[in-house]
Amino acid sequence: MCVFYAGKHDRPPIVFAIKRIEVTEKLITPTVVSDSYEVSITVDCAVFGFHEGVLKVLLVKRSIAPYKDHWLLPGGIMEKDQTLEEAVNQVLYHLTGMSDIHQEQVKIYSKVDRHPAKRVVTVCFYALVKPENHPVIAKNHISEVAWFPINEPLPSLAFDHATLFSDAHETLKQNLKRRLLFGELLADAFTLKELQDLYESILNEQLDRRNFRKKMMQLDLLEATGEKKIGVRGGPELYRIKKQSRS
Amino acid sequence: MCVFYAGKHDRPPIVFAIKRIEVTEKLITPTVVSDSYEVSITVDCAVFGFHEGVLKVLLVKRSIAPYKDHWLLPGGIMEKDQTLEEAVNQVLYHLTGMSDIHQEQVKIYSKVDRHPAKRVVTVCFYALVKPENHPVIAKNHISEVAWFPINEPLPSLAFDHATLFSDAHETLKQNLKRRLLFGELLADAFTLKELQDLYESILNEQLDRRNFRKKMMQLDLLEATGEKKIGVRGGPELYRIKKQSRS
DNA sequence: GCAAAAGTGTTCGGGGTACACCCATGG
DNA sequence: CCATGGGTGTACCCCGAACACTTTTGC
Repeated sequence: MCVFYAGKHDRPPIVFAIKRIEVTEKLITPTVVSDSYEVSITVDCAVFGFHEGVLKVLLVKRSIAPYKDHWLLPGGIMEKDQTLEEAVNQVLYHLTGMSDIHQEQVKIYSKVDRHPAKRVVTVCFYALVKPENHPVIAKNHISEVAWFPINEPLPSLAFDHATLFSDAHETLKQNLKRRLLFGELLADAFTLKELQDLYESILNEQLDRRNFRKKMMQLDLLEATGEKKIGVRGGPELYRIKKQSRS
Repeated sequence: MCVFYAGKHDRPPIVFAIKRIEVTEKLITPTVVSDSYEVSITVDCAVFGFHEGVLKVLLVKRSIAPYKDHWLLPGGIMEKDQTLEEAVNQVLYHLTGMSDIHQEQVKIYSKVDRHPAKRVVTVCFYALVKPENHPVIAKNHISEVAWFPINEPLPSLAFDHATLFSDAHETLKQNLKRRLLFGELLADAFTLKELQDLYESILNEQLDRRNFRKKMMQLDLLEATGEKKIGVRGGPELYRIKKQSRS
């Protein structure tokens, strides 16, 4: 039997009946004692970029065992005095030379045998980079860096990174449908066509041009720059994201 | 300058131009070395229960400093050879005596100064328990356990648990709207009214009875048991969740 | 028998989808 | 001048919201 506490919290809760079950020493309370178990935490990041109308993901190739010469998502270890977000920023900075990149948590992976050598818990993020930022190659343990179109088969990825990538892409799709605008993948000024191509790449489906324009306009997050994109037929208007709408 | 890789992956990626930026030793590649930084990971869990038509959350009161006599979400430390989900299961088992409780990841919190004594990274979950399961009190570092209605002000919570709770509730709401059925908070057989009360508690808004019934029926996840709930006027039909629909 | 709750159908509006023509620009 | 792409409006359909009366049962 137990008594439920139904009143306001300024009255003390009603006494709670006790049903006896063995309780181990270390559980229930998040009291942290000095000898508590510790693990390394890594961050892995699916970096999406948009180039030539195609959504791509940035992969790196390992030059050491295990999984030598396998592709995988770039990642790094969370350091002392650093949050996970700061760790991701550091990884992104060293890959792209850019800071202030939009990033989102995807999920955390804690299977005991994820890494063959040592227990590692990994937090997956995704990040969106603008195409004008040029990625650089990293020097240690990485032999290559390349962009891969996501709507074509990717190479097989090391560890469980295929799952991580798939989850990251799914999270990106869901966030896009919940009406987050993703100007972060485009230059500051862009045409509606470019934005639509981006949406189609992320969602991997075709959208109607007029309906897309209508929807974007009634979201009221874009404003015309007054300039037109030159060098392209039809003379499309360039838009930018309204300042107060930036995420 | 960089070359984008546009082809199929059975051809090797095009050579990647290098832009030189200083790269620290430990980043980019998730290679784990033996001296890499390690940290304790805790799981905290917002345990939701549904009782007398009201959605409640299970809180525990700390009996030790810091935050002595403050309420907080139950939690525990992830142990060696244990996943985060197993750690949550262990916490839930010791709180409620039940296993196989539905749980979902909410978010991970890694601010460096979250815990005043020691760096701790925490993963927040939520769990849904059936009302017929009786929670028990835990013995060490906990003086009380009680259910609190979530649509009334909660006591102030220790650490950053107010944020954790708020995020967990928001995630639960979102998951409910994405059409997950939450029979886990109800007995095996329940009336539509009870299910609607549950929805209203979670979403904290009133729903139209007829529209709710219509929506549930066309989701085609429920089946009538053929029995009626006795002791209540109107003689409502009892429903159960179809077997193949269980999450 | 009467109060309380269960059960049932229709209407309306908004948003999403499908669809065709004219206009502007580059080559 | 012509080919390519940009820009616009309308009809239909589905889903969700609003809404009232009859039937069943407990007391």
